[in-house]
Amino acid sequence: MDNSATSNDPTAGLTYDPGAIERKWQRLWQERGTNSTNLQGATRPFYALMMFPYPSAEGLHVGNLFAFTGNDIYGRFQRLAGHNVFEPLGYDAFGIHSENYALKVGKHPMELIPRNIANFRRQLERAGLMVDWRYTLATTDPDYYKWTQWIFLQLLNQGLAYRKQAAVNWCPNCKTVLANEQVVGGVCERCKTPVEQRSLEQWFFRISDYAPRLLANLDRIDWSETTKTAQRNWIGKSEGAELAFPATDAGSGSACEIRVFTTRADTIFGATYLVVAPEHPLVESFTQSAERKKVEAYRERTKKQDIVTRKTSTEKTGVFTGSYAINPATEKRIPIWVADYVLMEYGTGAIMGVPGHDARDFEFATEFRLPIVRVVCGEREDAATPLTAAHTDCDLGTMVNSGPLDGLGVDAAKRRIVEILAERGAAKAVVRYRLHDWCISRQRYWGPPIPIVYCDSCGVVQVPEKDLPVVLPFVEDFKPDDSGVSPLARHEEWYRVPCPECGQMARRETDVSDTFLDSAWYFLRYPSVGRNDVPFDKNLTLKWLPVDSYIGGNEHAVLHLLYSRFITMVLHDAGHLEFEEPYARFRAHGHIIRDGAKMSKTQGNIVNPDEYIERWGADAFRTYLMFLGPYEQGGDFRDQSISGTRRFLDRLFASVQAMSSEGDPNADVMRKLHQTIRKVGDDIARLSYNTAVAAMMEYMNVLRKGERTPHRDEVLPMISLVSPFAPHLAEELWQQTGGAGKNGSVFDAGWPAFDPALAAEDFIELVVQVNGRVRAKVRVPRDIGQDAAVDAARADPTVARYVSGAPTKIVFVPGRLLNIV
RNA sequence: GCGGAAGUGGCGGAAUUGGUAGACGCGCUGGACUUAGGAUCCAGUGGAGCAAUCCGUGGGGGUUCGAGUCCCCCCUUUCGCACCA
Repeated sequence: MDNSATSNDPTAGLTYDPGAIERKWQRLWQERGTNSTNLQGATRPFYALMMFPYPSAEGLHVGNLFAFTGNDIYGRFQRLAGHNVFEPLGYDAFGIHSENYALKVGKHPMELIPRNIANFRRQLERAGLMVDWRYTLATTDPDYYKWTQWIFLQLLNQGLAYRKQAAVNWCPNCKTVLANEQVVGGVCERCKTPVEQRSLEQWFFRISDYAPRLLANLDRIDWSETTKTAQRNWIGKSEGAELAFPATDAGSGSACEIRVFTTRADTIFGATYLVVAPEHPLVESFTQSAERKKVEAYRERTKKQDIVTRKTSTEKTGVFTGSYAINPATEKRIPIWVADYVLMEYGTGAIMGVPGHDARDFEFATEFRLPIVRVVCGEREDAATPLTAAHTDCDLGTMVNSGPLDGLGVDAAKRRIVEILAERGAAKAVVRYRLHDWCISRQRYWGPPIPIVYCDSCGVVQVPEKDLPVVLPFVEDFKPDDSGVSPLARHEEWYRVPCPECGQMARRETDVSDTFLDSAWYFLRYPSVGRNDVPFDKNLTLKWLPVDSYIGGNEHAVLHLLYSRFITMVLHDAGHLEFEEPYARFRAHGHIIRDGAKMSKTQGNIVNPDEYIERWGADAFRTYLMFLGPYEQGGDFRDQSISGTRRFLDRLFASVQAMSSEGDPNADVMRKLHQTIRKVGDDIARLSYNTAVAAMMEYMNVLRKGERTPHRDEVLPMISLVSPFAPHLAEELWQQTGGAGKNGSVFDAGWPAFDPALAAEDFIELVVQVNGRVRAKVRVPRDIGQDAAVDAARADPTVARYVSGAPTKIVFVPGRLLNIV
């Protein structure tokens, strides 16, 4: 027990006891159902969603609380503005985090997860969130993942799920396949082990089919620009052309062609060689027998080379196949090389080498002494200007050494060459996307089993909807091994089942699905939690979705947000949803650092919300989190600074205790009050919480100025203004002051009315500049005209000193500023 | 390398459209109350100067009556992506 509270605690002697008030209101909210939303009866529904947390064993992180508080403030504000706000919260409890942690501590995830969830729930309730806990969910609940499996079947039925033997990323430490997204810089995102390649049979979703729509829709949704940019880059549209280079098969001698993809078709006259990826299926056909050994050795080497070296090394390696192709533009013979700087996964797995105008090709050509030709000139260059590096800038480029293209600009040349070659069937304009299909198979235990059965007679058979969920069995040995299959594959008693179609003994799919599939549809589930006959109720979905406001971390800017958009589109196309974009508005919150450094366990600077709430109260802590920096940028958490927000709440508390209803409110104070009502509302609406708090503090300073007793009318609206930030204290003060009867909540009382007439200033401080420098401020009527303003300014002694004779120019900004030149 | 964001007092940060730079808070200084205060309250607080005034938003140019804000060049930090043709 910490007994320093009486002697050392700087909060000792402050005027209100947050512990008692917060416990009281958390109890009353529960008893009165204050935070319960009437989903059926709502007339002005507003869905305020935050990304659900992964319930870690360490408990709630202050970063979670920062994020959730921001959403809560927005939700509470919308409620005060008259909406029926639904603010649900659940848990993203499946996945590799939980499983790895369970392995580490030697406990079973089925035992750990409920415990972690209970701890999260306790912490979240202490934070005073307006969450309707009747509609919580956990992705690990069979009632939930039943429908995750159902979604898999929807994709399968629409031909959007398929199996493919594919080279996948394999983490030798986690002993599992990783999605491309989980490979960061060639190493496993989680354990930093270099990733290897393995070939396994996997389930994929055809998200790449949706690339054009996923991209196009971004233009019409209200999301943070940064997030949209990240998605655009990830989808990676590039418009270019596919060009065919005639060649000869080295073995049979028959004619064939190599197709390359390029975004710079204009530079084809500068293509002095071709390169194909080592994995390219045509490599063998082009390799002359004299070169066969060398080429094979090179292919073997790159296959073995781990992905890190291959992706990070900029050194150019490669071998000549001994064969030549014909450049369709120059009709010259150019050599065909094999090199690992060309990737099989992108484009056609083959490129034309244009060393004059591509940095990588320049390096390669320099290394292997291949000819370098200039075909584009900048402003002060001509066809003969030597190239010391690749000239890649094409903005002001003019074509040279390019036959029919000479003199054209780069863009015109791109179109023209495709037209010319297309006549011979050697070119077509194409659009490529970087986005590749989504591999959802995981050779792991802690996830929803993929609802598929493999039957010797019937093949791949889906588990009928009536048999869902395929329940994840409790198994003791859930540790993955390097067999390339899930731990479930060790449990014959589970995977041996009769085929749903023919009844013969068959085998279940033993892989589970990706956690991102769990989180790709959870927002659809919340309003329908408790319904076991449908994934989501038609009418409730119509009423509540799409999500009105979604808030979350930008680390999910690409994957989660893209996957949930995709799943929503698929369900829309299948007729299950009316809309195709899940989140009408999305804003990314920032992240919190501490004392200028990243919070981490090893540094021991992690903020445990429990301790801070204990010491300062949830209200002061919430307010501080929102005050420490711009919500969308995050900020720096400093222990010392919390006292400021606590003092602010104490002063409000004290003012309410001291206020009087005698006499009239002060007009200046009331003017400031109405300005504050407007500013706080505007600021909350644009998530500028730090300035909203600052505005309230400023008002409190005005209110308390001088030795006067504040008037009731000056104080009461502050209770509502502060309520989204400090909900417990607001309720307490609301009750104390008799707001809306005995059982009313401040959150049902509406946002204080803003009166523009009361907020308007009659007089303003006009800034007077002379030659652009501020020389004086004069107090003048708000709507003063230019001539009167000049007179007033010249009456000022300082201004008079600087202005001699007639001004050459007067700049007058009404209501703000006067500049005499 | 490419793409995004950002550089403002001792510190966290304000300045919504080119119009008083430093709101608000922390810290610090002085004072009041006090047996005491790391509580509370009051006052002050960008730098230089007795002052008038001058200098100040990473650095250097520019546009403008006026630039933290717009344009050009450079430096630094940070976060994504990374041989994507």
